[in-house]
Amino acid sequence: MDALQLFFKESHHLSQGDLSYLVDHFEEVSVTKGTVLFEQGSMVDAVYFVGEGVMHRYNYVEEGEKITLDLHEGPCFCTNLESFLEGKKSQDSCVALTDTTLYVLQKEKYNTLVNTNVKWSNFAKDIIVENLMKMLDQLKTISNKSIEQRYLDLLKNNPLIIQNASIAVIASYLGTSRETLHRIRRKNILV
Amino acid sequence: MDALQLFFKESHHLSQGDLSYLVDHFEEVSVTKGTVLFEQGSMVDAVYFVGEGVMHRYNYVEEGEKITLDLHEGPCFCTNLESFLEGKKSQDSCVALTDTTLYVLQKEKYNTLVNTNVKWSNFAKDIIVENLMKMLDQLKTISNKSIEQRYLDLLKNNPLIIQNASIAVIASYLGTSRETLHRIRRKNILV
DNA sequence: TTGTTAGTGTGTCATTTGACACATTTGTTG
DNA sequence: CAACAAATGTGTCAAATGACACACTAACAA
Repeated sequence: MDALQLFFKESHHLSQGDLSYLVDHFEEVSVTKGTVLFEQGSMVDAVYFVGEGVMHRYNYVEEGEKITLDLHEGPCFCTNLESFLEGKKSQDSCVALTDTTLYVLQKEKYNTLVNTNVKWSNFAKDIIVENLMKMLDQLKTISNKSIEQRYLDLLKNNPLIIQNASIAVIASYLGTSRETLHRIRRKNILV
Repeated sequence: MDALQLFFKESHHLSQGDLSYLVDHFEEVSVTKGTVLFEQGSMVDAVYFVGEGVMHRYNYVEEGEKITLDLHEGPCFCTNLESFLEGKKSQDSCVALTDTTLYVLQKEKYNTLVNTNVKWSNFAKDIIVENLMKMLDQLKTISNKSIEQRYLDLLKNNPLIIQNASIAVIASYLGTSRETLHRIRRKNILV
């Protein structure tokens, strides 16, 4: 539970008692590369905290064609909020691109947590707002930055993603073709 | 306060008493086209509910160049959450593209509202989550759909935006140039 | 080891796009 | 109304991109 405790300790101000209480609601699970966390069309009844590793969120549009929606590099939360919070079927799938340790918060445990005490309800709200801010940032990045700049940012900030996701997946994540991403890489090897 | 009451009535289950109590925290303001709601670099200390009209969120990058971040067509909420919730300086500006009626919730009123009662705290959370879902959807749309398809969607679903935003603004919103959007329009006039 | 497969590197070419220049239209103001 | 400014329509052209084809490499299984 170290990675999880560390994350909460650094990002939120919790007493040791609160921290232990919170972490007790999570279950530690080791998964291997290729493990499916959830699948398009089914319910997502847990929130996953990714310790050190990369998760791949994608969406099938037509036969065979996958579109990458997101690449999560731990430490971070990963779930489908639409499904988890609102009980809808997930519109995308999530697969581990690396062996990694997950800390899983099942929906029942989440509910008892947020319903017993206003403190935890507000805590959940904070986590959700953090998520929202991250998404805002992502939206802004997509509008403002070129694909090349975004690739260079990944290279600098997300080594695990660069190492573990294929060029095709990264290209799809950046919204371009495999070939164009390759051109960008070739050009920047010299730099 | 009709538009505001109607919105809450249709989207949330509130008693008439709760509804009145909630709406009492808002202040009705009529603004004309061109009115600035908030500006890049300053604090946003209110949440705006847009009755019937269009708001333009944009960002200056370099001299003169504006990038459109969002176009809000009422009825909807409009604010900079990063600034409003976390007290940071706004990184973008917001201007009315139409004469319209706004329902303004000042931050002090918001705070008293969410602090007095868990009910309103959870209500605020719901509104924020709704916002988050909208953003998720936007992210997904940008990844999955072509600029042409997104323009046609606007044409179908957001007549006020089409009528009141210039081609340049809409092009910027869609992430393309004025000329390319023009080509798309020319092509689709025949359809 | 060999064979198979997935991933990656590379060239070609048609298409799309952005940038620029300028004409036309619309709207506003005196 | 006239004059001006702003927004929109249009053509040209260089650059970027996606699609396709195929070679090369690495990883893995038989």
